[in-house]
Amino acid sequence: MQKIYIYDSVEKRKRLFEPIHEGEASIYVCGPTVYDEAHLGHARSALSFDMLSRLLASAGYRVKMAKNFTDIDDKIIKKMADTGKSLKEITEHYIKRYLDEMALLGVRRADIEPKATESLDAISELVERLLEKGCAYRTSSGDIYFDTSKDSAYGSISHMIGDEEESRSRVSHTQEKRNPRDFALWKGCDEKGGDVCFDSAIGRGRPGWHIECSAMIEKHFKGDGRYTIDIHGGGADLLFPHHENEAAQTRCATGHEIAKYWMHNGFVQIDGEKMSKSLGNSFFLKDALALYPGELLRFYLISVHYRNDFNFNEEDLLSAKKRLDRLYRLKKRVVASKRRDADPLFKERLLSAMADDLNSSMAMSIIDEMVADTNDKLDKKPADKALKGEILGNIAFIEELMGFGGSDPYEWFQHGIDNETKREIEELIRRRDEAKKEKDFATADAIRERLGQKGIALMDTPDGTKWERL
RNA sequence: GGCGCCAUAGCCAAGCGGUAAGGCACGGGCCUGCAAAGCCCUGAUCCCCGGUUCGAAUCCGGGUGGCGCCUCCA
Repeated sequence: MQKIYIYDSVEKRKRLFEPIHEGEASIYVCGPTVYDEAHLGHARSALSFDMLSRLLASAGYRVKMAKNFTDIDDKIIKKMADTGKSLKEITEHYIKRYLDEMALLGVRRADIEPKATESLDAISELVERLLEKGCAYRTSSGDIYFDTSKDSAYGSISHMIGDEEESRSRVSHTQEKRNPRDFALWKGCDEKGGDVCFDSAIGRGRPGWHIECSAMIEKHFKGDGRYTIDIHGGGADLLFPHHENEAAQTRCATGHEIAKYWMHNGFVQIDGEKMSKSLGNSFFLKDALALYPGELLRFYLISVHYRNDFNFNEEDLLSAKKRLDRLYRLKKRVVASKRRDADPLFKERLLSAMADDLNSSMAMSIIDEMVADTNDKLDKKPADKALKGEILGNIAFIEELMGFGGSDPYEWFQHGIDNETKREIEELIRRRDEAKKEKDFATADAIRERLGQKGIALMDTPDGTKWERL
Protein backbone atom coordinates (compact mmCIF):
# COMPACT_ATOMS: atom_id res chain seq x y z
CA MET A 1 0.00 0.00 0.00
CA GLN A 2 1.18 3.48 -0.89
CA LYS A 3 2.75 5.23 2.10
CA ILE A 4 1.03 8.50 2.84
CA TYR A 5 2.58 11.39 4.68
CA ILE A 6 0.53 14.25 5.98
CA TYR A 7 1.58 17.40 7.77
CA ASP A 8 0.20 17.36 11.28
CA SER A 9 -0.36 20.94 12.33
CA VAL A 10 -0.25 20.01 16.01
CA GLU A 11 3.14 18.33 15.86
CA LYS A 12 4.20 20.70 13.08
CA ARG A 13 5.84 18.02 11.00
CA LYS A 14 5.02 15.51 8.32
CA ARG A 15 3.97 12.19 9.74
CA LEU A 16 3.44 8.81 8.17
CA PHE A 17 -0.27 8.11 8.10
CA GLU A 18 -0.98 5.07 10.25
CA PRO A 19 -4.71 4.75 10.73
CA ILE A 20 -6.41 3.65 13.90
CA HIS A 21 -8.05 0.76 12.07
CA GLU A 22 -6.09 -1.09 9.41
CA GLY A 23 -7.14 -0.14 5.90
CA GLU A 24 -9.62 2.47 7.04
CA ALA A 25 -9.41 6.22 7.24
CA SER A 26 -11.78 8.33 9.31
CA ILE A 27 -11.91 12.05 8.60
CA TYR A 28 -13.91 14.87 10.08
CA VAL A 29 -13.84 18.28 8.44
CA CYS A 30 -15.36 21.41 9.91
CA GLY A 31 -17.89 22.59 7.38
CA PRO A 32 -19.58 25.96 7.00
CA THR A 33 -21.96 27.85 9.20
CA VAL A 34 -24.89 28.18 6.87
CA TYR A 35 -26.02 31.77 7.10
CA ASP A 36 -24.66 33.15 3.83
CA GLU A 37 -23.23 32.30 0.41
CA ALA A 38 -20.07 30.20 0.24
CA HIS A 39 -16.91 32.10 -0.60
CA LEU A 40 -13.62 31.06 -2.17
CA GLY A 41 -12.22 30.16 1.23
CA HIS A 42 -14.93 27.58 1.73
CA ALA A 43 -14.07 26.24 -1.70
CA ARG A 44 -10.40 25.92 -0.87
CA SER A 45 -11.10 24.06 2.34
CA ALA A 46 -13.56 21.72 0.67
CA LEU A 47 -11.09 21.14 -2.16
CA SER A 48 -8.21 20.40 0.20
CA PHE A 49 -10.07 17.68 2.01
CA ASP A 50 -11.61 16.37 -1.17
CA MET A 51 -8.07 15.81 -2.40
CA LEU A 52 -7.27 14.03 0.85
CA SER A 53 -10.23 11.75 0.54
CA ARG A 54 -9.49 10.98 -3.12
CA LEU A 55 -5.88 10.22 -2.25
CA LEU A 56 -6.78 7.84 0.55
CA ALA A 57 -9.36 6.11 -1.63
CA SER A 58 -6.91 5.78 -4.53
CA ALA A 59 -4.34 4.38 -2.13
CA GLY A 60 -6.79 1.67 -1.18
CA TYR A 61 -8.24 2.92 2.09
CA ARG A 62 -11.88 2.64 2.99
CA VAL A 63 -12.62 6.28 3.64
CA LYS A 64 -15.31 7.49 5.99
CA MET A 65 -15.57 11.24 5.92
CA ALA A 66 -17.89 13.53 7.82
CA LYS A 67 -18.41 17.21 7.15
CA ASN A 68 -20.82 19.10 9.33
CA PHE A 69 -23.15 21.99 8.76
CA THR A 70 -23.43 24.39 11.66
CA ASP A 71 -27.09 25.29 11.50
CA ILE A 72 -27.52 26.90 14.90
CA ASP A 73 -25.56 30.06 15.43
CA ASP A 74 -25.77 33.73 16.35
CA LYS A 75 -25.28 34.80 12.74
CA ILE A 76 -28.18 32.63 11.63
CA ILE A 77 -30.33 34.12 14.35
CA LYS A 78 -29.37 37.57 13.15
CA LYS A 79 -30.29 36.59 9.60
CA MET A 80 -33.66 35.41 10.87
CA ALA A 81 -34.26 38.79 12.45
CA ASP A 82 -33.10 40.60 9.31
CA THR A 83 -35.13 38.58 6.83
CA GLY A 84 -38.07 37.35 8.86
CA LYS A 85 -37.37 33.85 7.63
CA SER A 86 -37.29 30.75 9.77
CA LEU A 87 -34.12 29.01 10.80
CA LYS A 88 -34.88 26.08 8.56
CA GLU A 89 -35.63 28.25 5.54
CA ILE A 90 -32.30 29.95 5.88
CA THR A 91 -30.13 26.96 6.65
CA GLU A 92 -31.70 24.64 4.09
CA HIS A 93 -31.28 27.29 1.42
CA TYR A 94 -27.59 27.80 2.10
CA ILE A 95 -26.87 24.11 2.58
CA LYS A 96 -28.30 23.43 -0.86
CA ARG A 97 -26.35 26.30 -2.37
CA TYR A 98 -23.18 25.05 -0.73
CA LEU A 99 -23.63 21.50 -1.96
CA ASP A 100 -24.54 22.57 -5.48
CA GLU A 101 -21.56 24.85 -5.79
CA MET A 102 -19.12 22.36 -4.33
CA ALA A 103 -20.45 19.78 -6.78
CA LEU A 104 -19.54 22.15 -9.61
CA LEU A 105 -16.01 22.18 -8.22
CA GLY A 106 -15.94 18.41 -8.31
CA VAL A 107 -16.03 18.07 -4.52
CA ARG A 108 -17.47 14.71 -3.61
CA ARG A 109 -20.12 14.51 -0.94
CA ALA A 110 -19.03 13.47 2.51
CA ASP A 111 -20.32 10.12 3.74
CA ILE A 112 -21.90 11.80 6.71
CA GLU A 113 -23.18 15.37 6.77
CA PRO A 114 -24.35 15.97 10.30
CA LYS A 115 -26.20 19.08 11.35
CA ALA A 116 -26.25 20.60 14.80
CA THR A 117 -30.04 20.56 14.85
CA GLU A 118 -30.00 16.82 14.25
CA SER A 119 -27.32 16.13 16.86
CA LEU A 120 -28.93 17.68 19.91
CA ASP A 121 -29.18 14.42 21.84
CA ALA A 122 -25.50 13.72 21.38
CA ILE A 123 -24.68 17.30 22.30
CA SER A 124 -26.70 17.42 25.49
CA GLU A 125 -25.45 14.01 26.48
CA LEU A 126 -21.87 15.20 26.09
CA VAL A 127 -22.51 18.38 28.06
CA GLU A 128 -24.10 16.34 30.78
CA ARG A 129 -21.03 14.17 31.02
CA LEU A 130 -18.84 17.24 31.25
CA LEU A 131 -20.99 18.57 34.09
CA GLU A 132 -20.80 15.27 35.89
CA LYS A 133 -17.05 15.16 35.58
CA GLY A 134 -16.73 18.67 36.89
CA CYS A 135 -15.31 20.04 33.68
CA ALA A 136 -18.23 22.39 33.16
CA TYR A 137 -20.29 24.75 35.26
CA ARG A 138 -23.61 26.50 35.07
CA THR A 139 -24.08 30.21 35.41
CA SER A 140 -27.01 32.04 36.92
CA SER A 141 -28.34 32.86 33.45
CA GLY A 142 -28.58 29.21 32.52
CA ASP A 143 -25.49 29.07 30.34
CA ILE A 144 -23.07 26.20 30.70
CA TYR A 145 -19.38 26.89 30.31
CA PHE A 146 -16.42 24.61 29.84
CA ASP A 147 -13.85 25.03 32.61
CA THR A 148 -10.52 25.19 30.82
CA SER A 149 -8.63 25.02 34.10
CA LYS A 150 -9.83 21.44 34.47
CA ASP A 151 -7.95 20.36 31.35
CA SER A 152 -4.24 20.13 32.04
CA ALA A 153 -3.57 19.55 28.36
CA TYR A 154 -5.40 22.70 27.30
CA GLY A 155 -3.20 24.47 24.76
CA SER A 156 -1.54 21.34 23.44
CA ILE A 157 -3.32 21.57 20.10
CA SER A 158 -2.68 25.18 19.13
CA HIS A 159 0.25 25.87 21.47
CA MET A 160 -1.52 29.09 22.27
CA ILE A 161 -0.89 29.00 25.98
CA GLY A 162 0.49 31.88 27.95
CA ASP A 163 -0.38 33.78 31.09
CA GLU A 164 0.56 37.23 29.91
CA GLU A 165 -1.81 37.26 26.99
CA GLU A 166 -4.82 37.50 29.21
CA SER A 167 -4.20 41.14 29.92
CA ARG A 168 -4.02 41.87 26.21
CA SER A 169 -6.65 39.44 25.18
CA ARG A 170 -9.55 40.87 23.33
CA VAL A 171 -11.75 38.15 24.74
CA SER A 172 -14.54 39.81 26.60
CA HIS A 173 -14.32 39.16 30.29
CA THR A 174 -17.79 38.00 30.99
CA GLN A 175 -18.31 38.20 34.69
CA GLU A 176 -19.82 34.78 34.79
CA LYS A 177 -16.78 33.11 33.29
CA ARG A 178 -14.34 31.73 35.79
CA ASN A 179 -11.50 32.03 33.32
CA PRO A 180 -11.27 34.17 30.18
CA ARG A 181 -10.53 31.09 28.10
CA ASP A 182 -13.68 29.30 29.21
CA PHE A 183 -16.27 28.99 26.48
CA ALA A 184 -19.97 28.29 26.20
CA LEU A 185 -21.09 24.70 25.78
CA TRP A 186 -24.75 25.58 26.04
CA LYS A 187 -26.55 28.88 25.92
CA GLY A 188 -29.58 29.01 28.12
CA CYS A 189 -32.79 30.27 26.70
CA ASP A 190 -34.03 33.72 27.37
CA GLU A 191 -36.91 35.59 25.80
CA LYS A 192 -34.75 36.84 22.96
CA GLY A 193 -33.94 33.29 21.95
CA GLY A 194 -37.18 33.05 20.07
CA ASP A 195 -37.67 29.84 18.18
CA VAL A 196 -34.09 28.65 18.42
CA CYS A 197 -34.56 27.09 21.81
CA PHE A 198 -34.47 23.37 22.19
CA ASP A 199 -35.56 21.23 25.08
CA SER A 200 -32.96 18.85 26.33
CA ALA A 201 -31.83 16.94 29.38
CA ILE A 202 -29.65 19.87 30.38
CA GLY A 203 -32.41 22.42 30.07
CA ARG A 204 -33.88 24.65 27.44
CA GLY A 205 -31.45 26.44 25.16
CA ARG A 206 -29.09 25.95 22.26
CA PRO A 207 -25.59 24.56 21.86
CA GLY A 208 -22.42 26.63 21.70
CA TRP A 209 -20.31 26.35 18.62
CA HIS A 210 -17.49 24.03 19.61
CA ILE A 211 -19.53 21.32 21.24
CA GLU A 212 -21.27 20.10 18.10
CA CYS A 213 -18.10 18.81 16.50
CA SER A 214 -17.03 16.86 19.55
CA ALA A 215 -20.51 15.40 19.90
CA MET A 216 -20.85 14.49 16.23
CA ILE A 217 -17.45 12.84 16.15
CA GLU A 218 -18.22 10.71 19.20
CA LYS A 219 -21.58 9.86 17.73
CA HIS A 220 -20.45 8.77 14.29
CA PHE A 221 -17.00 7.26 14.83
CA LYS A 222 -15.53 4.47 16.90
CA GLY A 223 -11.90 4.92 17.81
CA ASP A 224 -9.48 2.67 19.63
CA GLY A 225 -9.56 4.14 23.11
CA ARG A 226 -6.74 6.55 22.37
CA TYR A 227 -8.21 8.49 19.46
CA THR A 228 -11.70 8.76 18.03
CA ILE A 229 -10.83 9.63 14.44
CA ASP A 230 -7.74 9.59 12.28
CA ILE A 231 -7.77 13.04 10.75
CA HIS A 232 -9.47 16.23 11.79
CA GLY A 233 -9.40 19.07 9.30
CA GLY A 234 -10.47 22.62 8.70
CA GLY A 235 -9.29 26.09 7.83
CA ALA A 236 -6.20 27.49 9.51
CA ASP A 237 -8.31 29.93 11.47
CA LEU A 238 -10.02 27.08 13.27
CA LEU A 239 -6.89 25.83 14.99
CA PHE A 240 -7.52 28.23 17.80
CA PRO A 241 -9.79 28.39 19.59
CA HIS A 242 -12.19 26.03 17.83
CA HIS A 243 -10.09 22.90 17.59
CA GLU A 244 -8.36 23.51 20.90
CA ASN A 245 -11.77 23.60 22.51
CA GLU A 246 -13.05 20.54 20.70
CA ALA A 247 -10.03 18.59 21.85
CA ALA A 248 -10.46 19.78 25.44
CA GLN A 249 -14.12 18.78 25.55
CA THR A 250 -13.47 15.32 24.22
CA ARG A 251 -10.46 14.82 26.46
CA CYS A 252 -12.39 15.75 29.58
CA ALA A 253 -15.47 13.78 28.69
CA THR A 254 -13.87 10.62 27.37
CA GLY A 255 -10.26 10.58 28.51
CA HIS A 256 -8.90 10.27 25.01
CA GLU A 257 -7.81 12.52 22.17
CA ILE A 258 -10.36 13.41 19.54
CA ALA A 259 -8.03 12.98 16.55
CA LYS A 260 -4.71 11.41 15.73
CA TYR A 261 -3.76 13.89 12.99
CA TRP A 262 -4.76 17.51 12.43
CA MET A 263 -4.72 19.23 9.06
CA HIS A 264 -5.35 22.90 8.33
CA ASN A 265 -5.62 24.57 4.95
CA GLY A 266 -4.29 28.06 4.24
CA PHE A 267 -6.23 31.18 3.39
CA VAL A 268 -7.44 32.72 0.17
CA GLN A 269 -6.73 36.35 -0.57
CA ILE A 270 -8.07 38.43 -3.44
CA ASP A 271 -5.58 40.57 -5.34
CA GLY A 272 -3.32 40.55 -2.33
CA GLU A 273 -5.99 41.69 0.07
CA LYS A 274 -7.98 39.83 2.60
CA MET A 275 -11.36 38.80 1.24
CA SER A 276 -14.12 40.86 2.62
CA LYS A 277 -17.54 41.99 1.66
CA SER A 278 -16.65 45.63 2.22
CA LEU A 279 -13.87 45.45 -0.37
CA GLY A 280 -16.33 43.96 -2.83
CA ASN A 281 -13.59 41.80 -4.29
CA SER A 282 -15.19 38.76 -5.91
CA PHE A 283 -15.88 37.32 -2.57
CA PHE A 284 -18.46 34.70 -3.31
CA LEU A 285 -18.01 31.45 -5.08
CA LYS A 286 -21.18 32.10 -7.05
CA ASP A 287 -19.58 35.15 -8.65
CA ALA A 288 -16.58 33.15 -9.77
CA LEU A 289 -18.82 30.34 -11.01
CA ALA A 290 -20.81 32.79 -13.10
CA LEU A 291 -17.66 33.58 -15.07
CA TYR A 292 -15.64 30.37 -15.13
CA PRO A 293 -16.28 26.63 -15.20
CA GLY A 294 -16.13 25.03 -11.77
CA GLU A 295 -13.54 22.61 -13.03
CA LEU A 296 -11.23 25.48 -13.92
CA LEU A 297 -11.69 27.04 -10.49
CA ARG A 298 -10.83 23.70 -8.95
CA PHE A 299 -7.73 23.35 -11.11
CA TYR A 300 -6.63 26.86 -10.27
CA LEU A 301 -7.30 26.59 -6.56
CA ILE A 302 -5.39 23.34 -6.16
CA SER A 303 -2.41 24.53 -8.19
CA VAL A 304 -1.01 25.96 -4.96
CA HIS A 305 -0.16 23.67 -2.07
CA TYR A 306 -3.08 23.56 0.35
CA ARG A 307 -1.12 24.85 3.34
CA ASN A 308 0.17 27.99 1.63
CA ASP A 309 -1.68 31.23 1.27
CA PHE A 310 -3.52 31.51 -2.00
CA ASN A 311 -3.74 34.84 -3.79
CA PHE A 312 -6.70 34.71 -6.14
CA ASN A 313 -6.54 36.91 -9.22
CA GLU A 314 -7.85 36.76 -12.73
CA GLU A 315 -4.48 36.86 -14.47
CA ASP A 316 -3.28 33.72 -12.72
CA LEU A 317 -6.60 32.05 -13.29
CA LEU A 318 -6.32 32.68 -17.02
CA SER A 319 -2.86 31.21 -17.12
CA ALA A 320 -4.20 28.20 -15.25
CA LYS A 321 -6.90 27.94 -17.93
CA LYS A 322 -4.25 27.70 -20.64
CA ARG A 323 -2.52 25.01 -18.68
CA LEU A 324 -5.66 22.95 -18.29
CA ASP A 325 -6.52 23.53 -21.97
CA ARG A 326 -3.39 21.58 -22.88
CA LEU A 327 -4.71 18.53 -21.10
CA TYR A 328 -8.00 18.83 -22.94
CA ARG A 329 -6.31 19.25 -26.33
CA LEU A 330 -4.48 16.02 -25.65
CA LYS A 331 -7.77 14.43 -24.69
CA LYS A 332 -9.29 15.59 -27.98
CA ARG A 333 -6.60 13.65 -29.80
CA VAL A 334 -7.43 10.37 -28.08
CA VAL A 335 -11.02 10.57 -26.95
CA ALA A 336 -12.36 8.38 -29.75
CA SER A 337 -10.11 5.48 -28.76
CA LYS A 338 -10.82 2.59 -26.45
CA ARG A 339 -9.55 3.23 -22.98
CA ARG A 340 -6.75 1.06 -21.62
CA ASP A 341 -4.89 0.87 -18.33
CA ALA A 342 -2.96 3.96 -17.36
CA ASP A 343 0.80 4.00 -17.65
CA PRO A 344 1.93 2.39 -14.37
CA LEU A 345 4.90 4.69 -13.98
CA PHE A 346 2.75 7.78 -14.48
CA LYS A 347 0.23 6.49 -11.97
CA GLU A 348 2.91 5.75 -9.46
CA ARG A 349 4.49 9.18 -9.82
CA LEU A 350 1.19 11.01 -9.55
CA LEU A 351 0.09 9.06 -6.51
CA SER A 352 3.45 9.53 -4.80
CA ALA A 353 3.28 13.28 -5.30
CA MET A 354 -0.15 13.45 -3.72
CA ALA A 355 0.88 11.03 -0.99
CA ASP A 356 3.51 13.54 0.05
CA ASP A 357 1.20 15.80 2.02
CA LEU A 358 -1.04 16.46 -0.99
CA ASN A 359 1.63 18.02 -3.17
CA SER A 360 -0.78 18.98 -5.91
CA SER A 361 1.72 21.40 -7.48
CA MET A 362 4.11 18.53 -7.96
CA ALA A 363 1.30 16.35 -9.25
CA MET A 364 0.36 18.96 -11.84
CA SER A 365 3.93 19.24 -13.06
CA ILE A 366 3.94 15.47 -13.55
CA ILE A 367 0.74 15.79 -15.54
CA ASP A 368 2.29 18.54 -17.68
CA GLU A 369 5.22 16.29 -18.44
CA MET A 370 2.92 13.44 -19.36
CA VAL A 371 1.00 15.75 -21.71
CA ALA A 372 4.14 16.96 -23.49
CA ASP A 373 5.60 13.49 -23.67
CA THR A 374 2.53 11.79 -25.07
CA ASN A 375 1.78 14.65 -27.47
CA ASP A 376 5.27 14.10 -28.85
CA LYS A 377 4.70 10.37 -29.21
CA LEU A 378 1.39 11.04 -30.88
CA ASP A 379 3.05 13.43 -33.31
CA LYS A 380 5.41 10.64 -34.27
CA LYS A 381 2.88 7.80 -34.34
CA PRO A 382 -0.56 9.36 -34.89
CA ALA A 383 -2.27 6.00 -35.31
CA ASP A 384 -0.94 4.24 -32.22
CA LYS A 385 -4.14 2.83 -30.73
CA ALA A 386 -2.47 1.32 -27.68
CA LEU A 387 -0.88 4.65 -26.87
CA LYS A 388 -4.14 6.51 -27.29
CA GLY A 389 -5.91 4.06 -25.03
CA GLU A 390 -3.20 4.43 -22.42
CA ILE A 391 -3.45 8.21 -22.54
CA LEU A 392 -7.17 7.95 -21.92
CA GLY A 393 -6.35 5.71 -18.98
CA ASN A 394 -3.91 8.31 -17.67
CA ILE A 395 -6.53 11.02 -17.91
CA ALA A 396 -9.08 8.83 -16.17
CA PHE A 397 -6.65 8.38 -13.31
CA ILE A 398 -6.10 12.14 -13.15
CA GLU A 399 -9.83 12.61 -12.87
CA GLU A 400 -10.06 10.01 -10.11
CA LEU A 401 -7.20 11.37 -8.02
CA MET A 402 -7.22 15.07 -8.84
CA GLY A 403 -10.82 15.66 -9.84
CA PHE A 404 -10.24 17.37 -13.19
CA GLY A 405 -9.92 16.24 -16.79
CA GLY A 406 -13.18 14.31 -16.77
CA SER A 407 -15.20 16.54 -19.08
CA ASP A 408 -15.87 16.01 -22.75
CA PRO A 409 -12.95 17.74 -24.48
CA TYR A 410 -15.09 19.33 -27.17
CA GLU A 411 -17.54 20.70 -24.69
CA TRP A 412 -14.66 21.98 -22.61
CA PHE A 413 -13.65 24.33 -25.41
CA GLN A 414 -17.20 25.33 -26.16
CA HIS A 415 -18.16 26.35 -22.65
CA GLY A 416 -20.84 29.00 -22.67
CA ILE A 417 -21.66 28.85 -26.37
CA ASP A 418 -25.25 28.10 -27.36
CA ASN A 419 -26.29 25.72 -30.10
CA GLU A 420 -27.39 28.48 -32.43
CA THR A 421 -23.93 30.03 -32.36
CA LYS A 422 -22.32 26.62 -32.76
CA ARG A 423 -24.26 26.07 -35.98
CA GLU A 424 -23.17 29.46 -37.29
CA ILE A 425 -19.56 28.69 -36.50
CA GLU A 426 -19.76 25.33 -38.23
CA GLU A 427 -21.38 26.88 -41.29
CA LEU A 428 -18.56 29.41 -41.55
CA ILE A 429 -16.04 26.61 -41.22
CA ARG A 430 -17.72 24.78 -44.11
CA ARG A 431 -17.51 27.86 -46.29
CA ARG A 432 -13.88 28.32 -45.36
CA ASP A 433 -13.11 24.70 -46.27
CA GLU A 434 -14.61 25.25 -49.70
CA ALA A 435 -12.58 28.39 -50.20
CA LYS A 436 -9.47 26.50 -49.16
CA LYS A 437 -10.19 23.76 -51.68
CA GLU A 438 -10.29 26.36 -54.41
CA LYS A 439 -7.09 27.92 -53.09
CA ASP A 440 -9.01 31.06 -52.33
CA PHE A 441 -6.95 31.81 -49.23
CA ALA A 442 -8.08 35.41 -49.04
CA THR A 443 -11.66 34.32 -48.37
CA ALA A 444 -10.54 31.54 -46.05
CA ASP A 445 -8.41 33.90 -44.00
CA ALA A 446 -11.18 36.48 -43.89
CA ILE A 447 -13.51 33.91 -42.36
CA ARG A 448 -10.89 32.87 -39.85
CA GLU A 449 -10.31 36.52 -38.99
CA ARG A 450 -14.03 37.09 -38.56
CA LEU A 451 -14.34 34.18 -36.16
CA GLY A 452 -11.20 35.23 -34.36
CA GLN A 453 -12.78 38.56 -33.55
CA LYS A 454 -15.59 36.67 -31.89
CA GLY A 455 -13.07 34.79 -29.76
CA ILE A 456 -13.21 31.61 -31.81
CA ALA A 457 -9.90 30.07 -32.81
CA LEU A 458 -9.65 27.63 -35.71
CA MET A 459 -7.14 24.87 -36.06
CA ASP A 460 -6.71 22.73 -39.16
CA THR A 461 -5.97 19.13 -38.32
CA PRO A 462 -5.78 15.89 -40.31
CA ASP A 463 -9.29 15.19 -39.03
CA GLY A 464 -10.68 18.45 -40.35
CA THR A 465 -10.95 21.94 -38.94
CA LYS A 466 -11.57 22.18 -35.21
CA TRP A 467 -12.58 25.25 -33.28
CA GLU A 468 -12.17 26.46 -29.74
CA ARG A 469 -13.46 29.33 -27.75
CA LEU A 470 -10.49 31.26 -26.47
C1' G B 1 1.63 42.07 24.04
C1' G B 2 1.42 36.38 23.05
C1' C B 3 1.64 32.40 19.26
C1' G B 4 2.69 31.31 14.17
C1' C B 5 3.41 31.39 8.76
C1' C B 6 5.74 33.25 4.36
C1' A B 7 9.88 35.69 1.01
C1' U B 8 12.54 30.99 -5.25
C1' A B 9 13.31 33.62 -12.81
C1' G B 10 8.74 39.15 -15.85
C1' C B 11 4.30 36.49 -13.38
C1' C B 12 2.28 31.87 -10.82
C1' A B 13 4.60 27.88 -8.26
C1' A B 14 7.35 22.96 -6.42
C1' G B 15 11.63 22.05 -3.51
C1' C B 16 11.82 19.00 3.41
C1' G B 17 21.03 18.98 3.59
C1' G B 18 23.72 16.76 -2.08
C1' U B 19 24.25 20.84 -6.10
C1' A B 20 17.12 24.89 -8.72
C1' A B 21 10.15 20.59 -11.11
C1' G B 22 6.22 22.51 -13.89
C1' G B 23 2.97 26.33 -16.04
C1' C B 24 2.04 31.36 -18.15
C1' A B 25 4.51 35.31 -20.81
C1' C B 26 9.04 36.40 -24.16
C1' G B 27 12.52 34.89 -28.18
C1' G B 28 14.34 31.09 -31.87
C1' G B 29 13.32 26.54 -34.65
C1' C B 30 10.28 22.26 -36.81
C1' C B 31 5.38 21.67 -38.80
C1' U B 32 1.53 24.72 -41.83
C1' G B 33 -0.86 27.76 -48.13
C1' C B 34 -0.52 31.22 -43.90
C1' A B 35 -1.97 30.39 -39.02
C1' A B 36 -3.54 27.92 -34.64
C1' A B 37 -2.42 23.61 -32.03
C1' G B 38 1.63 20.31 -31.01
C1' C B 39 6.93 19.36 -30.41
C1' C B 40 12.17 21.08 -29.55
C1' C B 41 15.63 24.92 -27.78
C1' U B 42 16.40 29.36 -24.67
C1' G B 43 16.18 32.10 -18.70
C1' A B 44 17.12 32.20 -11.81
C1' U B 45 22.03 30.29 -7.18
C1' C B 46 16.87 30.99 -4.32
C1' C B 47 15.16 38.98 0.32
C1' C B 48 19.85 40.68 3.25
C1' C B 49 23.93 39.56 6.95
C1' G B 50 26.37 36.04 9.90
C1' G B 51 26.94 30.76 11.52
C1' U B 52 26.83 25.07 11.34
C1' U B 53 28.46 21.45 7.49
C1' C B 54 32.81 18.20 2.97
C1' G B 55 28.27 20.36 1.02
C1' A B 56 22.37 24.87 2.46
C1' A B 57 17.19 27.61 -1.35
C1' U B 58 16.77 23.80 2.30
C1' C B 59 19.47 23.75 9.46
C1' C B 60 20.66 27.85 13.41
C1' G B 61 21.00 33.25 14.87
C1' G B 62 20.06 38.37 13.51
C1' G B 63 17.83 41.82 10.14
C1' U B 64 14.18 43.67 6.31
C1' G B 65 9.45 43.04 4.03
C1' G B 66 4.48 40.63 3.67
C1' C B 67 0.52 37.80 6.16
C1' G B 68 -2.38 35.11 9.84
C1' C B 69 -4.45 33.61 14.75
C1' C B 70 -5.39 35.40 19.86
C1' U B 71 -13.47 38.04 18.90
C1' C B 72 -17.42 35.06 14.50
C1' C B 73 -14.57 33.16 10.51
C1' A B 74 -12.51 28.12 5.59
